[in-house]
Amino acid sequence: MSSVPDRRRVAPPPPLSREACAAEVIDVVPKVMNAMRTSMRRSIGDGLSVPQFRCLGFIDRHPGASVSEVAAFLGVTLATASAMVDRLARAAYVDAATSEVDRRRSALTIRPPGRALLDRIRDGARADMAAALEGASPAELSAVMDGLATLKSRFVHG
Amino acid sequence: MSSVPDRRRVAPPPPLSREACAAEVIDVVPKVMNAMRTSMRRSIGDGLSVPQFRCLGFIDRHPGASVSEVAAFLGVTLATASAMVDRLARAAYVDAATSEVDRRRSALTIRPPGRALLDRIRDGARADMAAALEGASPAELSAVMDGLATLKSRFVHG
DNA sequence: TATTGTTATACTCTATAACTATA
DNA sequence: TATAGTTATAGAGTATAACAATA
Repeated sequence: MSSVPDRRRVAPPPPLSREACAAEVIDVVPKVMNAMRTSMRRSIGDGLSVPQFRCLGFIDRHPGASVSEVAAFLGVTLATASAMVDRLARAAYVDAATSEVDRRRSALTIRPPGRALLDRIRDGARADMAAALEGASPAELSAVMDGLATLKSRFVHG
Repeated sequence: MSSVPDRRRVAPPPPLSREACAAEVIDVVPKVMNAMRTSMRRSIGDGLSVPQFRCLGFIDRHPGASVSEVAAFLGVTLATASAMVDRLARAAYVDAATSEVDRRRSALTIRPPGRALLDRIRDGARADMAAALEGASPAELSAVMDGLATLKSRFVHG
């Protein structure tokens, strides 16, 4: 080993490896998740858990969805999604009808109390998250949006 | 042409409100969290849950920490942290001694099997997250780092 | 009295495995 | 046989409330 790189002249290009980026994701994401969970839990009375919130939102955006589709969206097993849908149904937030065309499938739809709660929680959580971003510069907001867009492209579907 | 803005020439400045940014956080963060959880769960055999991983990492970085400090770091109640520490102690990953100077407090330290597991999970999770970033451009990696830095400054401590 | 921590209780989330009903 | 979903079981995460030990 004879060739020592000259560190005085060539500034080492920031490596910014995928590993470093991954470590940052692992560090920061759970903390933001905590803030979201707390917000949704205390939002005006009972609230929803984060998975319930996502589940209800999906059914709202996809009326007639099946339990399998919910499970795929949430990234959980069919059994987990089934239990979650059952809770939401028993709470009268969701209607779980049997599909006409395929009697094995459920046709899930949101019910008025579900939509009302969803709106309430969504607004509350958004407001809380927005409050956490109070005073952020436009550049910082852009940075967050750009970073999230990349993460989304990497972690959604694939 | 005095009062109608010319939309062909002037691109409307992107509003990029805090609310829009908050909505994106709410949309994307749980999905990334799912990927992390799955990774840590299947990482070589048993694995750790995300909270356990964070708990163990904190104790590793703060030898002698108390249960209260763990709870504050995790953002959970004292009861929750107590149960988690108890599980890690029973699994021989953590030593929970009584503080000499204040016998109410615990002095938590990581044990060799805990550190070994921590390293294994950390490397596995990092590798999985890094794999998800496979093919990302330097600009994309920068965007993720910048976005996370802003989120961190907003959601950690405050 | 105030602080640190544990225990009791009750949820939800989550997985795997075994099962039913429908196609 | 294959697919959609449920049920059974088990363990972790989480909170609140009540309690014990120490300062």
